[in-house]
Amino acid sequence: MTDTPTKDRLIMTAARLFRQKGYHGVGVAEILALSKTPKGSLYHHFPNGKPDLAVAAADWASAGLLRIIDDAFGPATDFTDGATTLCYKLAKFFDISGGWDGCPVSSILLDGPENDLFRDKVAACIEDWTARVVQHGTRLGLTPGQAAAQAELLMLGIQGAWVMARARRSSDELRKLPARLY
Amino acid sequence: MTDTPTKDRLIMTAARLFRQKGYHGVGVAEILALSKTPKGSLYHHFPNGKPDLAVAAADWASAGLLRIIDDAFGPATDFTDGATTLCYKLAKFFDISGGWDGCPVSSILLDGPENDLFRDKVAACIEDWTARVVQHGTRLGLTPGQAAAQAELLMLGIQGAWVMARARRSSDELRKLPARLY
DNA sequence: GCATGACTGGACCAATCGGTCTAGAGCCCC
DNA sequence: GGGGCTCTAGACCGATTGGTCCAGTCATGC
Repeated sequence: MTDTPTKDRLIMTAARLFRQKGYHGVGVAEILALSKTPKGSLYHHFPNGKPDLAVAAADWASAGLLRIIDDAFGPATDFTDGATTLCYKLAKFFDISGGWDGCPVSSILLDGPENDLFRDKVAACIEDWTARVVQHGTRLGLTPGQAAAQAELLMLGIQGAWVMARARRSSDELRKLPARLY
Repeated sequence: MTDTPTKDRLIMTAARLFRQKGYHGVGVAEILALSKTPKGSLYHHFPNGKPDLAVAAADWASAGLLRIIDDAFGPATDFTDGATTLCYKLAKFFDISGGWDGCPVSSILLDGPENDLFRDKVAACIEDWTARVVQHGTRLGLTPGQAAAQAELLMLGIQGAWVMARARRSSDELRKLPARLY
């Protein structure tokens, strides 16, 4: 991480901290200290400061989640198989990030300022994920209607299970999701 | 509200604001201004200040949710009927609180300080709700095993739908939940 | 070698944060 | 009517907040 470009280092550190404590729970100073970055660099790369950085962090995290979706559904034999793998991968992701951190996007953006930019972005990210799952669904033989319904249910279930996992501090909530849904 | 006792006024105002912007997103000054309460009163009723008030607000909100659960399942003819009514009631609750605010407990406590008291309390509240739903389930003819599974699924679904409702800024996410689950 | 850009380093700022403290208002009981 | 309590009212505090600003560093082009 020490040789990571400054901008990326800021984004990754910010994403981690925001997921742990929410947008308002993290001070700029803390991000700077943890990423060993001086203040000047932050406001060079993100002229609008904290909000800019938060959006960038959410974007980066959202892209990561899209990759996880692809990894889970890529080798899947049917939709349920892919969905199950996805839940297990997310459970592992939850564990390695400390067994507490929230869903990147909802943690960063739902807790953010009362700003339309933030609120629109949450919706956009969720739409991206859903669309990707729909895509995999149709590829795996579902009709467009079935795929849409299944994708909605899965995204909803994951968000719910993620909240439960935080509350109970156990990634098993995510692992148990497929059994509950299917 | 003007004739409400000071302590209750503080709790209700705090609950509303915390649901909107999360624990760290709300300053003590804002709660005081909106509830027209001087600082001294806050630290008289809640010697530990903001954290104390947040826990009291979460408790109060949690009790309110228990009442909503009872209202929904009380006159229900079977479990699915009760669950559907509950979702509709929550959708209305979501709308009248401005179409943005989160689930009281997860908004207040999941975003709170990295404090075991806060984290344990989220879990306790969710356990309370689940237990109450289980109780209604068995009363409506489900076996204990069925009731537990159905209650878990319903709580998970509600949390998920609530996140989706915030992201899409539409209470319909909550209303559509029963159709998705059953 | 020198000029020009991107980037770093950190001093500095006003505003806000949560919290403390004390003076006194209002009420009840003796 | 006075002693003692709960509660209100708000001035005040040090710490931290996000943000600005500029001098200095460095690599790259000429």
